[in-house]
Amino acid sequence: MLSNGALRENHPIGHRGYPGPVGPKTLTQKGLATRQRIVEGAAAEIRERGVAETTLDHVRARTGTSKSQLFHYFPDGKEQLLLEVARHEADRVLSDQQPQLGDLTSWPAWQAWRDRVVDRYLRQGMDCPLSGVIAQLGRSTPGAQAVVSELMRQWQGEIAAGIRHMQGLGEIVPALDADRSAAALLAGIQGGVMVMLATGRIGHLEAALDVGIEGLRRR
Amino acid sequence: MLSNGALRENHPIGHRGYPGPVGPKTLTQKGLATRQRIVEGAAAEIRERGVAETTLDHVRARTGTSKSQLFHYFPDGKEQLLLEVARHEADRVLSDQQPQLGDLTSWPAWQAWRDRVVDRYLRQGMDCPLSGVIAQLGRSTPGAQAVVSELMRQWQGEIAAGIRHMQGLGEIVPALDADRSAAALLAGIQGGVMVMLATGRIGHLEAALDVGIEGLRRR
DNA sequence: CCAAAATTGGACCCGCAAGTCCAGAAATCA
DNA sequence: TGATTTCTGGACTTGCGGGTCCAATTTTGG
Repeated sequence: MLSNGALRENHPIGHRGYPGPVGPKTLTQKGLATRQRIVEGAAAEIRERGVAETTLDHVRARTGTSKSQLFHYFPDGKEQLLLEVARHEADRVLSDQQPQLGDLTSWPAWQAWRDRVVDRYLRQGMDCPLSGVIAQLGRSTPGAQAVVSELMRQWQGEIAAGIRHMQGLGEIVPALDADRSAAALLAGIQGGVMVMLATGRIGHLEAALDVGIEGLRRR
Repeated sequence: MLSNGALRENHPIGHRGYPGPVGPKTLTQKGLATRQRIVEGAAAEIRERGVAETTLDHVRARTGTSKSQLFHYFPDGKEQLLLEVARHEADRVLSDQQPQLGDLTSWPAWQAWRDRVVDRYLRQGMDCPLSGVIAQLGRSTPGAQAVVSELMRQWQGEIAAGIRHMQGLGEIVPALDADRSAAALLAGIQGGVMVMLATGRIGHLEAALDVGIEGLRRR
């Protein structure tokens, strides 16, 4: 996903076309690696101890860097770093569901995806780095909002594509509104995860997925 | 809900049987009022400017109190106050849905409840004091977890009761698992709210409610 | 190999917000 | 009323964490 062969290209650093102020104009090989290390280290640190408890000093210690490097690569400071971490984690959310999410072409495939999602969040346990980070820098921040909106858009799009495919196979009635059903299912997943984070129980996530998929199946 | 007639009873202050360290053993009339004022002021302040940006000094200013009073009523400091605010907000979540939530006895009633929920969160806008507070003091905190668990339990219970009532009327097939369906619907609502908080769009909440209720209705 | 630019280290600053303290005012109760 | 407890005000301390600075060092490109 990363590893863009040619180095020292004069490209702004924010990947995937996100705009925004992002520091030095060019980066050497070493600089790029350091920057990457900082983002991943920060993400890991946040996953372990939570956003609120993670300080720049923790990140510095874990990544073996210094304050000046942090601000060299992220001139806007903590906020910018957190935003970068949010993007990093948002990428993970979707890629962790592949290839199942991109292949909703039969009922067993849907089940496999459902299991994958449940497993992912079971494994992740009681911490959601993304939601934590987003909450921290405020939902109203345009950057944070953009990251979440884009994630939701893609996620919902993949589910809707799966629904349409099943409609093509005649397994789901054509009258059903794929986008609306996908939105509802996605909401169920989000809520299931949220309840799990807050209470430690995964039952709601399973219920949301199972009931949601059953709802599609019925015709 | 409050206003417990007899004053100066030797009861611990935490209402509704929540345990935990809660400060002075007894409170006079005035003290009780001040304490109440602090919690409500803190809740309001948090609703307006967010948890992360709310300091004890803001609370102090808004409630016309002093630092010493804050620590007099909440010896464990900010954490204790936040927990109290969380309880306060959790109460509001359910009471704001009444009487509709407690009267899911016909399809129009379900629709009225659905509208009430959508309206409540539209009105509330892009801030969720409860989720903010919970995120702040960490989901793992036993106190926070207890508050959310209890809220979810009650909420789901009311929905499930509504489903059972409709089953009694023959409007929903008896085979349907009321608790599981209620869990799924609740998850959808939670996720819909979450998406709204993050993206500003209410479509997911509406979709979750509508699709969820339609799923009950079909038989 | 040299100049320029990128990278690194870490000491330092500063403001803020949580929490402490104690003395004085007000309420309670005998 | 007077003794006792609760309540209130606000000045003070303290630690922490984000952010700045600059000089040293490495890397890059010619």
